[in-house]
Amino acid sequence: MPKQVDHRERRETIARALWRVVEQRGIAHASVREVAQEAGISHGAVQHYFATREEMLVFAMDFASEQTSLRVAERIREIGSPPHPRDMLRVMLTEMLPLHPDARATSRMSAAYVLEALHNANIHTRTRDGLAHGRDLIEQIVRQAITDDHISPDRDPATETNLLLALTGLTPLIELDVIEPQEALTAVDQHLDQLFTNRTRPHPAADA
Amino acid sequence: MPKQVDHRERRETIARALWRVVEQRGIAHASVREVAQEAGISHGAVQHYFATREEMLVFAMDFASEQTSLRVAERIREIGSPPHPRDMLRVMLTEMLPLHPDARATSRMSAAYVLEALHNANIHTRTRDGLAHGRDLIEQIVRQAITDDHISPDRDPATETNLLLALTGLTPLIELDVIEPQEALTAVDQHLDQLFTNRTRPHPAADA
DNA sequence: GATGTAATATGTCAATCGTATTGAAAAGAG
DNA sequence: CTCTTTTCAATACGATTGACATATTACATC
Repeated sequence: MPKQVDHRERRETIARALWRVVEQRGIAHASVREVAQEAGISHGAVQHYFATREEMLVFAMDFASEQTSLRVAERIREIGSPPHPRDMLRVMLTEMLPLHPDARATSRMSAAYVLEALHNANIHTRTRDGLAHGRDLIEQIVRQAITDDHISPDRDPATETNLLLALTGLTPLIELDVIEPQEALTAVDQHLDQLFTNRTRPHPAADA
Repeated sequence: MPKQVDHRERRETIARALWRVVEQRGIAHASVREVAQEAGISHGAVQHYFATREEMLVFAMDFASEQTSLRVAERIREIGSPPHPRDMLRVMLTEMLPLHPDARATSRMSAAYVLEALHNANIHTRTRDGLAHGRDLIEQIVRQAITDDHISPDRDPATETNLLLALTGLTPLIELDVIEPQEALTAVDQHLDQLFTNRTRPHPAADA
């Protein structure tokens, strides 16, 4: 057997190079050659690990989702146990918004991928399933929070879940410098305050 | 003088062809040649009206914003006078979301443009200014609604404006068939209900 | 109806793209 | 050492791109 290389590791290295190209120059510049140059290897080497450009993009996106989940899991772990549902949702949202370098890289990757999904059946299915899965996770948290009396039972879990995911709509405002990152956080907290305000207690109060 | 053509009209025809290409095949396929083919003219003709591809894209995007504003103005006019601020905001949001063909075309054009703005200083400035202007309009409505006692004075106008704009974050959920258009409308109405519920009257009540 | 110019079509060019092909290092197995 | 297979660099090829140049068509004006 010849020199053995960790394929997964190489693919992740290339994927991160692709992230950087997408973040700095846009997905239009994410060609096999330019990603290879960013990664410091020949484009023949990239082809060795990804048969086609689409396969490279798909891996880079899956890797981005995975890394985002890991960041969320890590930050929830930091909170300590048991995490309050409000804090879990806040972590999820702040990791999906481009509020720090890692999150911005995966956020831009995600945005480019959603656009791609609109015209590519394969990518559409993958993106849809991933998004639907993330949505289910959030709805589970919302439902449990209602059961645990953190959220008013008058709220519709499905609608509130959709509104929480809608907060990613702050992304363009942040990216285009229309609002400051701090304003985005304020908006997220304001929405969570509203959601976790029980109708029987109109004024924000401690939940725990 | 030879044959005279309405330049503005020709440019709008080309812009609409570009919208269709962007909607059906993505902005990556919005080349001068393909847009020309979609418009049923030669690529030389397109270059007669747009010196560069970027000029074509810029015009198509400005035209999309303009048409969206016109749709909003038309639908507000249909409501009758004076329009309730809640209705005005609802119209704005429903025309920004991809809930019908015209809105979907301009929405996809807008999404592609935002991505482009992240790596093109010229487009960044234009997009930022347009978005900031739209945001100002909404904040004006919110502030007036607070003055007119339609929205609780406890609400922060800037934050509430950001949250309203964030509702465009429903777009990916709609486009990727994660939620139905009806669910998006329900979410918008739910958010508006919350916003227009005066704290002194915890239960939803008629405002007019 | 001759003429000049706007409108439109067609052609060319260098650059870049994705992908296929080829071959040379490299290194464990015999 | 020799063989075999992985790694990866180099190159070729056909297609497409934006931009520019050229050619043709059509019409308003004199």
